Amino acid sequence: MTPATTAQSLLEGWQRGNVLAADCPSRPLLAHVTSRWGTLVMIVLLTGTFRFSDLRRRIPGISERMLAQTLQQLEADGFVLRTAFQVVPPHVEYSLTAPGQEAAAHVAALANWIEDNLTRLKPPAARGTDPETAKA
Amino acid sequence: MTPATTAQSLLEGWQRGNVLAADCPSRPLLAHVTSRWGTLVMIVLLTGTFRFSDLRRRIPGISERMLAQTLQQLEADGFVLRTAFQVVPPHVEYSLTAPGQEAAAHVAALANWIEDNLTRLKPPAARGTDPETAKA
DNA sequence: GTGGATACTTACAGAAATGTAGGTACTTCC
DNA sequence: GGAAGTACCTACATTTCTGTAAGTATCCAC
Repeated sequence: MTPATTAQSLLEGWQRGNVLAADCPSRPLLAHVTSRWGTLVMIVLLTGTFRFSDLRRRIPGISERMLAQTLQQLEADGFVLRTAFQVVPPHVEYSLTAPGQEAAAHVAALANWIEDNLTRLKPPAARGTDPETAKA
Repeated sequence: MTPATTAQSLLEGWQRGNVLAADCPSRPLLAHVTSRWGTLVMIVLLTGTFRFSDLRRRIPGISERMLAQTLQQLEADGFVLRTAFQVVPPHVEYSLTAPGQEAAAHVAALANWIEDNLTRLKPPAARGTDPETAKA
């Protein structure tokens, strides 16, 4: 499937529900998966099942608040499966659902591609000179 | 390549530059491509070359300000090629660079997958009941 | 000469995302 | 008994994102 074909099927099925439409139901799902932390959570969960604090440790910089919120969104969307054991130091496990794994694979593929192609993109001189970052 | 393999190569090459690291240079690139408007711009550009106001019309809801900003980021990142003709009503064309097409293909694949799998994800009852949206 | 089109930019304001700090209830370890 | 670990939630503050409205310079059609 060429890039053009992919775009074609995306744009031709206009009535099916299109990302380009502002009120398309796929928008929030896409937003959650591509959000700052959503992406990283999906990528980590692709490698296995983890407890809350495991995830926190594996994703440097994430706060508990954001991790909890992100997991809840992804769970509500059907990407993530939350399994709580009724024991008393709480024990909860997070993993990907079947569709979650497929979605995460796409996310990881994109992230992977960017890492592998960093040098083809922003020339070395420009890298690290992010105007947004520079202002701050 | 299985999902696990993808994640593996992502997590094993820790030193190469990893998305999980907060200061990884790939982070801003990923952020631009997965941003609210970045995603849509990439998807539309996958279908051809367009002028500024063409893009504006094809992406419902985007403001001129956001389109300009998004295009500038994607251009600086090396995803988008901007061609300005020195004529006077200004004429500028936007298209994807070679790497931009590859990246856009990944983005479109993800968006496509979500649209195709909407029913497998959020159950119909839950769809349209986005807690975030509901509050507003 | 008035209105519309082109491709933007800038200032300002409001909305949304994110971080910080604290609290909960219970357990095990020293 | 005090500290640490588990999996969170809540209020508040800050940062970042996004939208609105206006302005720029030039051209063409009416």
